[in-house]
Amino acid sequence: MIALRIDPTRPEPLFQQLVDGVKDGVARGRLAAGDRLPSVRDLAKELVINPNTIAKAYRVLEAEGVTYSRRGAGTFIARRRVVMTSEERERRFREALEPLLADAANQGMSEQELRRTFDEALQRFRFSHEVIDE
Amino acid sequence: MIALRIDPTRPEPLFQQLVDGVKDGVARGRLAAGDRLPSVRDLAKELVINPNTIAKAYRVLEAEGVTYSRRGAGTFIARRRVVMTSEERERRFREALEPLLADAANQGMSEQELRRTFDEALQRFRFSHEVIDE
Amino acid sequence: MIALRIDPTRPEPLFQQLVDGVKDGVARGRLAAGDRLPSVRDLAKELVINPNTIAKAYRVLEAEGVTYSRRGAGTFIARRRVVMTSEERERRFREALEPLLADAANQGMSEQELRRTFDEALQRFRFSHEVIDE
Amino acid sequence: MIALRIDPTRPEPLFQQLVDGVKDGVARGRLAAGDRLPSVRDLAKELVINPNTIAKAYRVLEAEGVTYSRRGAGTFIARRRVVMTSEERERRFREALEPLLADAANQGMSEQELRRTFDEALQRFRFSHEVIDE
DNA sequence: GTGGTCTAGACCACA
DNA sequence: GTGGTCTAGACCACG
Repeated sequence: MIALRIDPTRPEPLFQQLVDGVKDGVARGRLAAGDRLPSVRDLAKELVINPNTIAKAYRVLEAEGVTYSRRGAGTFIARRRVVMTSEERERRFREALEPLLADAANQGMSEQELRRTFDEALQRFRFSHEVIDE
Repeated sequence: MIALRIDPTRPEPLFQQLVDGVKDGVARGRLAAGDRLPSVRDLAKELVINPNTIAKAYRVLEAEGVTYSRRGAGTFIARRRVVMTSEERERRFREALEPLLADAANQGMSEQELRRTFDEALQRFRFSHEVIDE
Repeated sequence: MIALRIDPTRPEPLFQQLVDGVKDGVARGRLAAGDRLPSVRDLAKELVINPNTIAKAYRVLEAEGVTYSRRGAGTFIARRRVVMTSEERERRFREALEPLLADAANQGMSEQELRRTFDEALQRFRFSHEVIDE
Repeated sequence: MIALRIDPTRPEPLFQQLVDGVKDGVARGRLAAGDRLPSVRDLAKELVINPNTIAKAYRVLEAEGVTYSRRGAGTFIARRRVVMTSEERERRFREALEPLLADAANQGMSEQELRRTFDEALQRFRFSHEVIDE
């Protein structure tokens, strides 16, 4: 079971932090296809937040295809499905990345500093090595 | 003069789009220290939005040190000043980057694909090469 | 709960008086990390000013890292975080201090008088004694 | 003759920077009673700013008793006149100082750091050593 | 009910 | 004419 954490002092909405946490768990290999997420009620009790917030996070995850739910059984991690073309996902990544780079540049970060930070972050995720066809 | 654009159909608030646009212009070298931004009223007229929205964007930019503004004179691009510690700015960059990487990994992007996209994006910005002296 | 007061006859903008009041409360220890500020609407009603003015003060406080706010929850005092270099914060303090000293000197204050007043004021605030770890 | 400098990138209004500059000159001993300030026109030309801005600064200085002007002759530094009681000037200094200390404390400055910066700044001004009676 | 965004419009300070 | 402050009020996102 994955330890989902939330930090109420961060600007991101709580439900978003949960969504990101699950995606992060999948991307780092801590969560695999078929793994069951805690029930809405249990997680709400554990994190001491409103169950509606958990429910919303699970709804978003399911809408994005990260999880699927079976009535009465719970919410599970879905098998990774590649739905975007490589152009599309590169474009999305680049568009999300650019404001970050602009900020970094304006705060005086050097190219070297950025590359190093990027490389370090990269090492902690699990990327596909070949085309996924399933 | 830079062409600031907004897209009211995007989820980002209008003022945020303006903030990002200016930061991007600075980070890419299209805007340099001392350059004058359009007046609040002119830009409001041009973009057909409320002047307060422009004013808010300019206020945020000033608070972040990207611009400075003077009553009676206008709003100008500030000289780049380093105010954050390198640890702080690296932390911020890393924390903003991680969800992007998680998403990318979940979409099946390979490490190589990510590196290439990152490198390409990097080339379009201007980073500091040495200590910035004011 | 802290008693935030404003004086519309003073030259400082209302939102600035609120910002200063909260910072003062934190620096004196009357407000601690996690404490909740009054809601925008409640405080607006109490002080009989426009809610937007309160919202602006809260926004400034958040931008400076003094508070954090979450929709649906409220505005809270943040844990103190060091983001500026010591050079930067010393420079800011010195630049703000100098005009005060010039005025004091021109009013005929003695060095002794200034030192005593400074020392007395200093005692009422809470300063960091060691590295702040988050 | 004193070198009055202005920095348009600073948030303080230009006329205020001029006022502060003259007060600073007096407090540091670079300007003495009877010294003549540049004419409005000359200074405006030298600093490349609007003569009205200079005129306003001189008006404020005269209103505060720092300078006096003689028709056709120019503006001169006045002899220092103590008009406030020691309680009054201490109160003013303290009230102006407190927000600075609050900010410093919130940015994690230590008491030692503050004292040192204060002491350093103090050394550059000329304070009265005895009661001024003239 | 909480804060956030945006519009509309008045008035002030600065250059 | 420039930006800054404040009011008034609508609508949205979050919990």
